[in-house]
Amino acid sequence: MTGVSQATVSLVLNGRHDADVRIAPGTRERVLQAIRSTGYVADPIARRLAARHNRILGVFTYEPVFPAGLGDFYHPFLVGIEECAERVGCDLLLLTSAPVVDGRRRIFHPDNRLRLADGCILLGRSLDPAELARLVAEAQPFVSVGRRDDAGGPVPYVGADYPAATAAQVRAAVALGHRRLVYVGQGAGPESHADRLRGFAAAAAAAGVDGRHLPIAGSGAAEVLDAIRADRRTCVFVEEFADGVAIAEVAAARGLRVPEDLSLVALGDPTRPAATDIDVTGYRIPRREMGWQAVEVLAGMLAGEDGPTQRILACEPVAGTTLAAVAGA
Amino acid sequence: MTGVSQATVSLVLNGRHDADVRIAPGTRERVLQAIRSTGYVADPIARRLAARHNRILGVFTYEPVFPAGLGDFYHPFLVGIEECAERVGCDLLLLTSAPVVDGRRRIFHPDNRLRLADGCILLGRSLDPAELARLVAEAQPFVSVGRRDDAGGPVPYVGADYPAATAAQVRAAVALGHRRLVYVGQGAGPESHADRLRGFAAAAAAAGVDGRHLPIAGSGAAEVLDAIRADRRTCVFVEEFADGVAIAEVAAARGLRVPEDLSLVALGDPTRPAATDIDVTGYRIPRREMGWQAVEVLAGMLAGEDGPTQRILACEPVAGTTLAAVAGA
DNA sequence: TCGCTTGACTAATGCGTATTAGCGACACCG
DNA sequence: CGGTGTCGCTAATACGCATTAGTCAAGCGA
Repeated sequence: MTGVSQATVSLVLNGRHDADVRIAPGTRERVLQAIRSTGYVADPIARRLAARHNRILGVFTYEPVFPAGLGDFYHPFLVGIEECAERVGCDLLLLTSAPVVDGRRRIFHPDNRLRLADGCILLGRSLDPAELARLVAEAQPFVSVGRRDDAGGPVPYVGADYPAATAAQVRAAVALGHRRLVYVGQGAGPESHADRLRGFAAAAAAAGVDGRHLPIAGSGAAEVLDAIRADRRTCVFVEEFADGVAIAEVAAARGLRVPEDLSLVALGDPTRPAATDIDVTGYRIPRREMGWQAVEVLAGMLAGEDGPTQRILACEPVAGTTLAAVAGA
Repeated sequence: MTGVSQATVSLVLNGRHDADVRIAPGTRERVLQAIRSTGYVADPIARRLAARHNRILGVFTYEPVFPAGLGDFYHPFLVGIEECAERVGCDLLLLTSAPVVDGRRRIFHPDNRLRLADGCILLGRSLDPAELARLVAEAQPFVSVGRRDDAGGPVPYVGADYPAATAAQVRAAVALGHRRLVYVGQGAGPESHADRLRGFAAAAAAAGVDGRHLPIAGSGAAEVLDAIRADRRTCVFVEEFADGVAIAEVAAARGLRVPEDLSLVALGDPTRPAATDIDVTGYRIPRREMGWQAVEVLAGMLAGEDGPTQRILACEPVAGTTLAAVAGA
């Protein structure tokens, strides 16, 4: 149309004004005019092929991104991720096509599409260590939302400070006279669980009180409550919000008052839907902020900046109404 | 590694078994072995450049996809979209990088990235007709979630049957003795609003009752209630759930009982957060199903199938407790 | 022995862009 | 008037794959 070469169009299109790229103002204007009148836009695909990046960030989750049953646990993460992606001018690619093997999605499979994106955000309670190791080994740019143990190398992440947040709750309970505490939950498996238990145990030890761990694999709330009462525990720290609610309900059914007869602390937000009117004491995971910062870290990595790639964010305490001075105090 | 050409690898990789493409079983196996051991995956970008498609579906919304303030109105759509995308083996590209001009995102702008995807799902109460027209004109494959008026040609969509659902509510009210109805809301602007009003007006006319339209631009719930009462309307149909709740609250404050003194019907789910204990009568928009089917239609279009590209889904009535027989009956 | 066929591949090309070396024209300087 | 820059632009190439025409060798019939 304008009689110039494709190269010139490319230069004009990208607004190149470098010292070694000179376009006569008149020519530039003619090209821009042609672009405007035709509504031409460069093919992003070809662009990516040539430029080696495309301002797309992948989002991989082992579970569906928009969970029907999972409550809305992931939603706040995504809000943060989207906000930051918008800010840094990137689009988000939800890797929904990853095939499900053995009940979970796989990152690596014959038709792996991770590389569609410049980098990738990993979301999920537990990430497969083998896949994580491979990502690290292949030097794929990625950031995990949630702390991860090393996997053949340090894993970039933005995590929540479960140990500190849990420890703070333990100290609060101790300050209220509790001496026999119990941690109800796995305390293992996902890093977030182990972190909670670690914070619990450390704080209990530091305060010189009795902190026991009660794994609850397969047991119902009633049995758990039995064990707690038999052991004369006065304050329960539940790894999982919903378990706490279930215990509180069983307790209520037995005529036990919370927190007068039994204190309850939830170590984080519900990951399973838990309908309740109880204002449970505990802390809030800074999910939105984690999502936001994960994108920030990833964007930094992609920009070639080399700063720290691991961040730990503080959790916000929730006063609630389920922690009170111990009965006998 | 295997001493074969790039072309052969490509053929093996794509599992081509056509009549005019023959690979010796031994060779095929060697290549597959090499692919497996190196973990090689084809670059999706290059693939797209060559093959002209990439199994990516774009999702464009004028508002942020993960709304913080918007309640979770869009969430169910996305659940459906994701589920179907997973099923058809496509990834989802959230077009978050679209720049905001005049308070809303733009589809078309100098760095348009729509074409990154094979096709695109459009989400949002109202889509800019000009942009819609351009999409149609350029023959971009896309499907709108929500019915759209023609824009220089028919617009592919999966919409909700607001006219029928609204009409059914009107008939229910008439059956309960209501003769003076009122439609509170814009009744214009987005197609979904116009559809509701149309269904309302048609059903009222068909039943031979008095159905008035009360636009509420800028007026508060109190003024609206004043107008309704002054006009001796017995049943209010609100376009917007939240408005209905607000009206009910003002009514309660004045000692009016719902539904004894005033019946209330909400024409769809809340698009603005509306905290209430009231079980409002009305209907539910099949949001998840709409999202699902939109992807289904889009996938069909991309596959070259030519079936109908416009679908209307029924809304599910919600009995609720705010519609009762008219007072004087 | 010479086509002819068939099987098994490869060379070459295109996709649409970004990038860079370099070329012709012109001005300026000594 | 030759040499040296500077401007403004283009030719050529790379990016990594899919596709297709075509090549080469082996087998086979006459």
